[in-house]
Amino acid sequence: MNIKQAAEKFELTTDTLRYYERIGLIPPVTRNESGYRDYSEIDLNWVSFIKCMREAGVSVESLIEYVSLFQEGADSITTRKEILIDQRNELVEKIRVMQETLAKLDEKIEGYEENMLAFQTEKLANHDE
Amino acid sequence: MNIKQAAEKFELTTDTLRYYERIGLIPPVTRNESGYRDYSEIDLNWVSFIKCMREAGVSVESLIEYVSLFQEGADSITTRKEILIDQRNELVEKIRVMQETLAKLDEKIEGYEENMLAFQTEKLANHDE
DNA sequence: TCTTGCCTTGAAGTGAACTTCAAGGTGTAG
DNA sequence: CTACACCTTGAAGTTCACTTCAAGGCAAGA
Repeated sequence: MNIKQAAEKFELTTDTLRYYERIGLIPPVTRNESGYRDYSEIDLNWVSFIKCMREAGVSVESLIEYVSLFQEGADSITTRKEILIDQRNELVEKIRVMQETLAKLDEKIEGYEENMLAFQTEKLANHDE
Repeated sequence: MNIKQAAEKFELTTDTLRYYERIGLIPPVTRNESGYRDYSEIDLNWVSFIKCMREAGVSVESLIEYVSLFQEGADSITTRKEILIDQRNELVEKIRVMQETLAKLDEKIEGYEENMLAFQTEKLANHDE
């Protein structure tokens, strides 16, 4: 699969795919005789994994570390697992914060509904807790 | 409350507070005789709200729009409510994506545990789905 | 009065994560 | 054989959200 198809598959641009590879966010991609990228199943799985982690807000930096450890071989298994666990914990925390914000936002929207029904004025709206 | 105390209260820097005000992310803050900022209860509630929304990843841009509509007065109530609802929906979607990623991450960590028990090699790890 | 530690502004600088540009190579259809 | 749509690289540019800098004003203690 060429870079254009890979980009379409993951809704990324070809530039982003090349960028990811250049900075080591994904391991070097398989090439054909002309030096063109030809994404293998494994290459595509890397893209899939990285895209997923990026969408969840995992930093490029820690993903680069993970990928580079992966390329170092089996000795790095423990370290790699630790990185994943750290990222997992950060993710859990982020989800918690967002759920709290969601609750506050819902309250604020509630407040607007009440205000609109009661024809109340601006100042009373709901910005004082 | 001066800017330093306000910054401490919300674990922001004084520079960030000034920046937020300058770009219209919070309405103009109350000043004392010397022109120094003196955060009122209402000013602090704005900071609290904005900090919360920013932590949840709501863009500076849409918050500026919200704040500027607020300053326009009661006519903008409907529009402001719509902005909050849009942001709420985006937040729900972000939480969904993150929960999916969390599940994948947990699977991958599982995979590492199995691998480590079985003394399996790198290649078999778990990067192929 | 001088030092110290606040505060002010406008402007320039930073870091992260892409994105775009320039210059050129490859491959197939007409 | 040439047009066209791909592909390549390295380098420079962009956007977002701050952060730092420069130059100076205000206030209280030694």
